[in-house]
Formats: sequence, structure tokens, C-alpha cells
Amino acid sequence: MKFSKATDYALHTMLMLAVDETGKPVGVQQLADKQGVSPTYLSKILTKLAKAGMVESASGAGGGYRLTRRKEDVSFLDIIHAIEGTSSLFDCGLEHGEECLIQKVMLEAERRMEQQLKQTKLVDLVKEMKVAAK
Amino acid sequence: MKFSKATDYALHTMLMLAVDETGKPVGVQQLADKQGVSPTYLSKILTKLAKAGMVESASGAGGGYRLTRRKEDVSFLDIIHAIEGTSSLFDCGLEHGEECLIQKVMLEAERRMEQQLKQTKLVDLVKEMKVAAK
DNA sequence: GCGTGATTACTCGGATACAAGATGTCCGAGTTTGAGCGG
DNA sequence: CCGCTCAAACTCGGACATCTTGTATCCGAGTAATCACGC
Repeated sequence: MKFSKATDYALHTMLMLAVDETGKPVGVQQLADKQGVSPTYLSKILTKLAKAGMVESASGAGGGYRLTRRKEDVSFLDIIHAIEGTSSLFDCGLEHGEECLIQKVMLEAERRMEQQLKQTKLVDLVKEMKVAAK
Repeated sequence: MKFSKATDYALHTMLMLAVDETGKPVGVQQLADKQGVSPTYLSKILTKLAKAGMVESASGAGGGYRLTRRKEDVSFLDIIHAIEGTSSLFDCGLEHGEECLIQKVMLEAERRMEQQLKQTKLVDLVKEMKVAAK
């Protein structure tokens, strides 16, 4: 029960893209270097983000990745769901007739966490970073 | 990023022990049957719960497990921590000078979930079950 | 009736097997940019 | 100066290799209750 490193990379990558102001695509190489990951692996993660429609790729020389959606609209939860999947964290494997009370409690707890992650957008962190940089 | 089945078993097991009124130890065999798990595996989980001090074992014939703490005092979080460990769900592997803003957001989200899990006690479910049984 | 020993019903812990998922690498193929070169 | 070709710099996707973790089983050892037997 831990978030995967892939999620870690994805979040940091998205943040880097959000910080970038140029509008030009950023190369995988560059993104990978800053995080100390191999470019090949990171490109896998980016493929997932692309399939989720959060990012688009430009191939060829000078190519790379760029956000498709506005950074005001991309939440942490979106990114996490793109990498980890959207299924709930807890499954009650038992088949005791009625609905499982334990399951209900767990889902409610999960919902609280997701609520927090959904309301935090990329732009929030970008702003914080600019403030700190002053 | 999912809760393990072991956690599922642990929660259900603890609930069964909490429901039991006799005060006599309940055998692993019996607990395992109700959940469709092998007794050997379940005993492993119970060992963890025992080390966490939530449960005590009585060996020999007629032996089994029994709660040590009052069911008013045992929260979901206690049980989950006993099985999954207490380390946080997210680690920022990067070493970017300052503290990681992403990490902060993730920890806050996790904290929300844990707060919910901490305030839900075994006794709450026991009561609900009794109401439903009427 | 009473102690003593054997049997039975349990838990305990370690060692081991197995499977799945996370992590990471390699390679071949397609695409765009830009430079070089010839007309 | 224009257009063509070619090389370089990229991404894309699949196929592997590896490592860790979760899941599960097996077995030998210890322990308590119960039963049987002999005194």
C-alpha cells in the first residue's frame, strides 16, 4: 500500500511542464535528467499521461511533451488516476450476504483523500513556487 | 497502490473477535473458515496483530485469539498500521534543495484519510450490525 | 478416586514456493528539423 | 538562391529482464486440555 515511484515521476514531470512558460515541447531527456531517471522509463509514464489526454507529444527533432489542458484544470487526482488506475483502494473479497460495513468505511476514507487531491491543481503549486522564488 | 488482502482479512478478523461476546478465545480454524482463507495464512496475520498488542493468543487445546484492548479503543487505522506498516504512502525520491511541495500535498491528503480511519472504531461497526440484525 | 501418561487440538515460527506487479532496459521504426550540397 | 537528400535528434511501442512484495503452503516444535489406564 504505497504510491508507486511512477506516480512520483508523473507528478514531478507534470509540474515541470506546468512551470515551463515557453509553450515549446520539452524533451524527455531533459525531464529525465532533472529527476535522475532513465529517459526510456520516463517515456513510458508520459505515454500513459498522453493516453489520459493530459499531455501531447511532438515527435522528431525539437520534439517533446507539452500540456494539453490548462494548468488550472489539472488536479493531482487526475494524474494519479492516470498512472495508478481508478479502481478503489479496498476490495472486500468476502461474500457475506449484505453489503460490507468495513468496505463502506474504507471507501469513505478513500473518498476524503481523493477530495483533497482533486481540489489541488497544478497551478496552485506553480504559484507557490513563484512566491518562494522571490 | 491498493490495500493488501491481508488488511482485508485483518479487519474482518478483528470485527469477528469484537462481535464475539463469550470472552473465550476463538480458534484460527473458525476464523479462517468464515473468510475462506487457509488457517496457516491467517495465523500469520494474527501474529502481526498480536505483536501490535491488539490481540493475544491462547495456545493448546481450546486455544485461539481474543482481543486485548477494548473494542471502543481499537480504530481501523490501528489495524491497518499493524499490517501495512506506518510509513507514509508517498516518498518523493528527488533531492531538490527545498522541501518538496508535491510531498506536502500528498501527505496532507493521506492525513485526511487517516483521520477518518482513526475515528472509526470497531465498536461502531458492532453497533451497526446489531441494529441491522433487528 | 487419583495421579500419570498418552492423545488430541491447538498456536508459533521459520523456511520455502509461487505469482504478480513495479521497475527498468533494449531495440527497431517512424517523424521532424536542419544542414549540406549540387544545380 | 532554390530544391533535394541525408543525417541527427527526437518520440513510439513492444518485448524482455529483474527485483520486490504479496500471497500462500508445509513442517517441526511447543503447549494446554482431555481422556484412559493402572494403582
